[in-house]
Amino acid sequence: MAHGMDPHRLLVFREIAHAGSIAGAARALGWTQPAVSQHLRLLERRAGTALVLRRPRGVQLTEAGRILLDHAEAVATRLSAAADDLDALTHLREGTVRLAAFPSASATIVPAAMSLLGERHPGVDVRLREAEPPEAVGLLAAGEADLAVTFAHGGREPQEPPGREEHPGLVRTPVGEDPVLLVLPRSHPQAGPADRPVDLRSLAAERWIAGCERCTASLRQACRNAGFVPDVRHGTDDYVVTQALIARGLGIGLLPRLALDAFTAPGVAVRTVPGLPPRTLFLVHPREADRIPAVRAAVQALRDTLVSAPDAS
Amino acid sequence: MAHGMDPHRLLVFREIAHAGSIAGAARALGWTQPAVSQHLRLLERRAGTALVLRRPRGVQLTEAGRILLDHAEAVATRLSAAADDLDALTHLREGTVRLAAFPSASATIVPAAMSLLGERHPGVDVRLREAEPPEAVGLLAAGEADLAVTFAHGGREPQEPPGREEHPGLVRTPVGEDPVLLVLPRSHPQAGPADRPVDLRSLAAERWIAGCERCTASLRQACRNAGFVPDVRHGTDDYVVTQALIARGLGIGLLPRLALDAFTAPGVAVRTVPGLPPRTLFLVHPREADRIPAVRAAVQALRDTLVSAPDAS
DNA sequence: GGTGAGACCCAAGAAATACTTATGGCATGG
DNA sequence: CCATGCCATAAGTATTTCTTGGGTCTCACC
Repeated sequence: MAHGMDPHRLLVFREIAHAGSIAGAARALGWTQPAVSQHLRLLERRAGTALVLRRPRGVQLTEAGRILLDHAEAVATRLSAAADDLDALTHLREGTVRLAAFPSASATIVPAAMSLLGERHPGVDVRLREAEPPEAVGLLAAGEADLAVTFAHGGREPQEPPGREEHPGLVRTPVGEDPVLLVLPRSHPQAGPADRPVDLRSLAAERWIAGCERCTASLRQACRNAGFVPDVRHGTDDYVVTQALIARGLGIGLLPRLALDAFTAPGVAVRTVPGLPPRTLFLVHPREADRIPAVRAAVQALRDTLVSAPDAS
Repeated sequence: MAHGMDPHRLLVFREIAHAGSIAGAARALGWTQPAVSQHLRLLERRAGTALVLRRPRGVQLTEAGRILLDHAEAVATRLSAAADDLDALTHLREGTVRLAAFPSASATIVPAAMSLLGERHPGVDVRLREAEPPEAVGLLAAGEADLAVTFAHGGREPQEPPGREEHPGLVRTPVGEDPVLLVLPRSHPQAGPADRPVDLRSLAAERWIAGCERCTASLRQACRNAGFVPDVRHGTDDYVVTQALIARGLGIGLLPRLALDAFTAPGVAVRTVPGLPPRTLFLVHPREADRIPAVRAAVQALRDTLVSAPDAS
């Protein structure tokens, strides 16, 4: 009862109606005449009524045929529209990418990449949602984002046994490194010439301002390697807040270059620290998402932006 | 490009979207899982983009998938509507019959049959068009009528060689006979008792009023058989006009019983004439029109009306 | 932490459908 | 009156479609 109508036959019937004859429809389809004739016969048998009257010069639609043709046209229109829509998506005339990125990337490389993508494919729409890496991965897992820009400190997750992904089905590819820099008050005694590296061991007695959970872990690890335990006094994810505290002499801290590219407070000095491992930048997306043209294009734009950026390794 | 989208696959995709998984769609369709999987694979290959993301618990639609689902729903709705419409036509809840009939039938048996059909199938709509037999057949041949009620004088066409139909593709089935009666002025000397037949030979000296071309031919033939040539003074197709002339004594004439059933003028007398051949009533329709349920029902209603009518042979 | 269940894929064979070839009827038109 | 065009049927072939029988991966449950 419900959609027992064979849509393929319906389209063949439409050809018959357009051509005005069975033989004409066969020519239009590149088939032989009996092929079309059989389709019509089966369609009429299922319909329970004649759809056409066989006339000497071709066929003439019955009332049932006229009604069926109406539906056939609607179906053909929809199929055509579906093909057009898919074509627009695959050729990037349309498409939406829901992108999740952490704040310092959202303020630097992401806008640059979005701009690049917009030049290449004006129809593709990127919707950015700011999220720290764990939340971003959660959005991907929940299907609420298509692509995420994340980072991790150290070349590899320290606590994760390799082979066991935190979220299965997601692929994470490194796309660059973001050096971690020392941020001091401008008046700090160690704030010598800008191009002079600072030894971490000389900062064992400082008060520290820590960032997010994983950044703090990275800081503690670096200090352990340098032979001391940092005196962490304040904690904030926000690199503007961090620098405000530092500028007032309330401590010193480590910030990645992306954060400093986004914003550097006038009252702070930035120095390199030899041996301090950079954080790695990743693109994360569901395993099959690179089969989505818009996502693939967004990935490419992000990679191209990172390659041309000075901080890419 | 245009409707390269396989509608069958589109419906399978719709099942996947509804079930939320490929295996679920397979269960809903009564298929195995790989069957559905292959449909999806081919659909995605043609689309050029992923339509779903394979997740552990099933699949999730991509943007392209959501758009395609929208079209799939529209197609499914149309197919269902098409099936419903055809079902209504085959079960005579709907339908239209364009009926052509000559005037005296249109005034008698046709309204009765339409009434009967209306009782049996209230949804079926009959559109009557009054037409003399030759015109009615022309309407059928032109596809402007579905069914015609016609008549012919004599058991067979006198001038037609048998086997050569006047309009190929039309079938003509006799459904009854309509006696031809003598109509006289009430004051006419031959207007004796109503049940007394009148011999045609006694009317050789009368003035005659003839009807249509074929009716006139029939009159001349009958008179020839009776041994005289009628003195035809007036001619009209209209049985009301004919009777008005007769009532005023301007002549006498022959009229079929259906015409007199429709209307008998007060000033005329009606008598039987032995040996006068009746006219035959026919139903005519395109050869395959009996495969149209509404036409078949209309034919049946007309036959049933004629069987129950007193003048049916 | 194995282990079973559920969801997916691939490859190859079986079943069903779709199309072609071959032939004949019927109506039209030079 | 024969040639042409349109349609139907029947049987054979070919292609599509579905199943069978492998395998991987993740999750949930002992």
